[in-house]
Amino acid sequence: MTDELPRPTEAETAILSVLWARGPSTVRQVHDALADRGTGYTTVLKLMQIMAHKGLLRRDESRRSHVYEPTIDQGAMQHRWVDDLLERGFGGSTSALVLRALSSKRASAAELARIRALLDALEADPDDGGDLG
Amino acid sequence: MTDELPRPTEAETAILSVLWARGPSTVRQVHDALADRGTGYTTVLKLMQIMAHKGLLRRDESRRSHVYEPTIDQGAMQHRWVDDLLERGFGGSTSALVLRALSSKRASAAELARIRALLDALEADPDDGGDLG
DNA sequence: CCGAAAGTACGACGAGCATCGTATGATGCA
DNA sequence: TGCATCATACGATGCTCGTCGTACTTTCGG
Repeated sequence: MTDELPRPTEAETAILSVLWARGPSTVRQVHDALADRGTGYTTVLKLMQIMAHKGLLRRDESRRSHVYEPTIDQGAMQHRWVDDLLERGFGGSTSALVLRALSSKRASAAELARIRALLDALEADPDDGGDLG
Repeated sequence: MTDELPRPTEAETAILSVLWARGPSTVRQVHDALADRGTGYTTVLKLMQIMAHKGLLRRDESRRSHVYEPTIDQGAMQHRWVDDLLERGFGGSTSALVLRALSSKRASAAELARIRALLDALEADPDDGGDLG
């Protein structure tokens, strides 16, 4: 069922990011967090209503100000995004994407270390999907 | 001005993929290559005209059947896509994206080796962007 | 030279996105 | 009680995307 979620649009992604960072929040809270974006309150409201309708958000109406939360966690969504980009732009080649990402922006030494560690884990135990937090 | 290229939409990306794979092509050739997609000929034509207008494609009108080619190579576009996804969905963290990509789909041993090699190159010479084919 | 075939140009359309204005309902305080 | 405040609901708008129909132009075989 989570599989049938539509891909969030750009504005929807911004809202999801706020909710992932803050946890369940009201429209007001999300709107405030998006202040730099300059979107009006009712715009955020409508977007979040639509997102709830699409199944991207779940809402708790027990309070006067409804509280929204994502129906999908950030990791799962990142998984979808990567699969999508892999499919659309890299012909399904994971290594091409990874190589491009590594050569795209300079990753910090700490980041490179983390990647190397995962590489080690993958080679040591090929069945391990490499669970992330 | 190549810097101001808009991001290609999904249908536009499909067309770009054909052109990257085939080299400069006519609308007819692209349409045929996209047969599985079922889009009409004039649809592909219009899309490619729009893409040329946007600056995504360049066209040679010296022949009756105009010949189109991308103004940006696949690697540069992949760079953009990765940067974009990095920004939108991963808070700019390259390692998060790479880790997600590696744990998303299982990469082959050969792919892992290529990634490790690039990692080595990056650590040996941090200023090297890691040029890809 | 003429008609069929194949090409380009272009307008229109339906759907979705992001946006907002406005109507309406609930809360709480002077 | 009544008014300001803050919430939701919802219609309308302007834009882009993907789609196609149709009109016009060029080419080529007979």
